[in-house]
Amino acid sequence: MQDLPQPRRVPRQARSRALVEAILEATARVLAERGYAGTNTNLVAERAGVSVGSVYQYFPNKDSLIAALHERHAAQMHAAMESALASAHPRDLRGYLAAIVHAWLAAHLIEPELHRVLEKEFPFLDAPAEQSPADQGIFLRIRRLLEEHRREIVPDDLDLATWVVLHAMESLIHAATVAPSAPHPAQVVERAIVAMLSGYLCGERSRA
Amino acid sequence: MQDLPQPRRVPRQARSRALVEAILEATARVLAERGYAGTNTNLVAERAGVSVGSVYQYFPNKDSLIAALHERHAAQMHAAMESALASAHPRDLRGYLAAIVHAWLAAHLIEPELHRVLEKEFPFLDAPAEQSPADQGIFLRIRRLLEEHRREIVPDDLDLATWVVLHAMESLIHAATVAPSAPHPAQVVERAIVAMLSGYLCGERSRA
Amino acid sequence: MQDLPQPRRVPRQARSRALVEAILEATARVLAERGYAGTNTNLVAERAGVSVGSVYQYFPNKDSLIAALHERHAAQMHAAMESALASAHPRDLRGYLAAIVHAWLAAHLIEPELHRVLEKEFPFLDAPAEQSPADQGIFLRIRRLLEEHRREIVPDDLDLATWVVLHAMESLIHAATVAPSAPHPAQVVERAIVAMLSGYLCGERSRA
Amino acid sequence: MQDLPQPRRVPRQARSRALVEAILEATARVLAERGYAGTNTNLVAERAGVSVGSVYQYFPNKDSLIAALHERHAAQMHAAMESALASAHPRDLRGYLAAIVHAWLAAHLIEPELHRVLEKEFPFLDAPAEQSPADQGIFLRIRRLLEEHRREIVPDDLDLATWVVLHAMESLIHAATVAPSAPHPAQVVERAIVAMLSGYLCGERSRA
DNA sequence: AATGAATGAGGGTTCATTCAT
DNA sequence: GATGAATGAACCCTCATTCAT
Repeated sequence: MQDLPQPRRVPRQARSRALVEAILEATARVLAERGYAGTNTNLVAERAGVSVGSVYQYFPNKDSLIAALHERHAAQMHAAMESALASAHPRDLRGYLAAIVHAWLAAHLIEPELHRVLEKEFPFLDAPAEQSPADQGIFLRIRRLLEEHRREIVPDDLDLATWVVLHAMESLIHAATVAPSAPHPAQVVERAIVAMLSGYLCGERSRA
Repeated sequence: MQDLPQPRRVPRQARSRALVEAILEATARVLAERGYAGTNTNLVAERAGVSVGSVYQYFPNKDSLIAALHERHAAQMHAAMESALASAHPRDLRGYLAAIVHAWLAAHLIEPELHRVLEKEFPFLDAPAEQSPADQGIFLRIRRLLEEHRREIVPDDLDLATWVVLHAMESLIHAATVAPSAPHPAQVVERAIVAMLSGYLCGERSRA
Repeated sequence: MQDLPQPRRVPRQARSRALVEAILEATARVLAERGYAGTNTNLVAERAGVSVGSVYQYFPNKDSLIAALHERHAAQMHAAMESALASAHPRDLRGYLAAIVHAWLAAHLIEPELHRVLEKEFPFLDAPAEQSPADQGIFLRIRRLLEEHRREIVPDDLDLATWVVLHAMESLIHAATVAPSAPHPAQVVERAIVAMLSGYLCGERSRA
Repeated sequence: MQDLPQPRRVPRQARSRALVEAILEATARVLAERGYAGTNTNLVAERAGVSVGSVYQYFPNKDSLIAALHERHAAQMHAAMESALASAHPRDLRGYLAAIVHAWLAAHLIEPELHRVLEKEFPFLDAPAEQSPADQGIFLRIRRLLEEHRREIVPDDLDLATWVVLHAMESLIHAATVAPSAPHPAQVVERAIVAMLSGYLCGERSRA
């Protein structure tokens, strides 16, 4: 349970990578369908079309599957953010925030069940989310964004501001995305989140 | 796992209520110490100084224990909010929000482990948080607060605004409260949250 | 694996004791039939007419079953020795040794397979055989016997002599008893063992 | 498990022999360190710097590894005995016995853990110890020794006497050698064993 | 109502063995 | 021959739940 997010052996061959991918995919499906408690390694293996032994060849235990999934998700969000920031050319910080929120919301709308479960079931693992490389990358990228727009920003403590922005964004996106408690259309939520963030950062009038 | 969060029988006698209280208290302790996966009914019963049979007298299954705990927590937060709102007499909405955030942060600082677990481990149960009476009460109370200050508020859709405010508040309070990822002192976080919320609602300048 | 020979709970009720007895009996049978590797807790439970859970109610793990069996065996041997010494009234030490050897050989002839397995499979457990109360009792009883006959005995170091006598006796009895390698009838072996022991203890020329 | 202690193919090439040797050496180390239950073919292969497949090239299954180790040990003991008998030129049988006991004790003191495990974990395999060529060789050599000294010996049945001598010797040497239950220094034990054996074989009064 | 011994399905994990490369 | 990834049967143990007392 300690520090198991590392695969037992780094897969180098294409085959290994495909295997790992299949296993993670299966884990995601099972997790989304049945939740943490309902997920078991034998089922994952079966769904992945692989033997249990193979699962344990690459993942030291059940929890590491979820940790890997979480990391993969974070990496995807990181990539989505980078790509959104690269392709958008807005005038101000608000535009950048809007691009990120839009990209992330879109990403979460694809497999909401999985994201819900990922978000919620992950905390079993002792690895704090912030520890993960991709999570750190996301944090640092947003912090850089704020730095680059420091003149537009009211709060002094950029670490605090990044932390606040990140948590607010994530929690609202998740809440907006998770099935039963998502009473508002994505577009509306998107605008509200951006309004909130820029209201906090820039202290200007927003309009949701 | 489906829809059994209701106690089998509503305890009327004082003894029963004490029993239920002891069981919930034990559940909270065990949950805080060992997480969902490490929590089991036999241990809860033992810690409560009660037999397993008695646990099943009042709770149909393991998950209902956590559901009840969650409900209790929500009720406590509801009460804390009401009391904060009643004793505070601020000039504007921002002051009310500050009172709520302060009260909730204080409440969460008492038993952060339990709250973390409650927050994170709860989603197993399919009952969406909004379903719970106390959660609904909280939602409605905040909505009423916004209504009472409609003139100060920029967003039109009060349902949406309530939803946004509630989720942002909760997620930041939890993040600020959970041990490893809580890098900022409560006081600072408190101010930041209030700045964010009033920035969103009132669109005026805030200072974190 | 540390110090698990203690039952989880001391059985007080008659029913518990019967259960424990049934489990040990089943363990003995399975162990004798299939050896350590072939013995598994589910099979033991089934043979005992009990659920696996019940096995684990009284024994913390598989190895503790074997440890308990070993202890039981040692206790039986202790009792057999005491009874043999009590009912025999020989003139000399040799006669006492003969009584012990006779009693033990007889006991081992009843369930040779079990004894073989007990003898051989036990060392997995880290508890050295000498640690066990019954084993200690046996050692001390023989040592007392030697003390009482010190005048007949050549070796000076009674601890050493006891140790030698005990190991020689046990190993020859086991060898004589285990099926395939037991080429000599018990009676003959019995006489040989006694000859050997008294040759060692009483033989004029030996110098230990 | 039945009768597969024979290597699949007798290694003729030097390379093969080195491989087999490396595998056996690794088996010995692993067995000594972790006991039978903790020994597994994959680990043995790794320790031997060889692939599992290669292990199975020369050994049909796990147990055959231990059987081979046992045989190797027996062969070493046989050789040690021959060499001890060859280099010693005592006056009487007692001297020869002393030479053997001394040589064996010395050999066992080198790697006591391995010998303990070899002795104790071997019985899984159904091959009775007597079946093994080296064991037979040892038996026959001792028998011949007794024959050569028949005039000094009291017992009539030389087969029985050999059997008794061998078992008594072995068990005491092992007991003296195994760590926790070895309370007496080797030298003292050596003398005691010799005293016992010559007391049995040569003692006037004994009658087997 | 309370007890807690008993149940037994289920799950995580290991490891002897195989076989395609 | 050698490799080692893949297999999957098997096993130890847990724990939610029941029910006789």
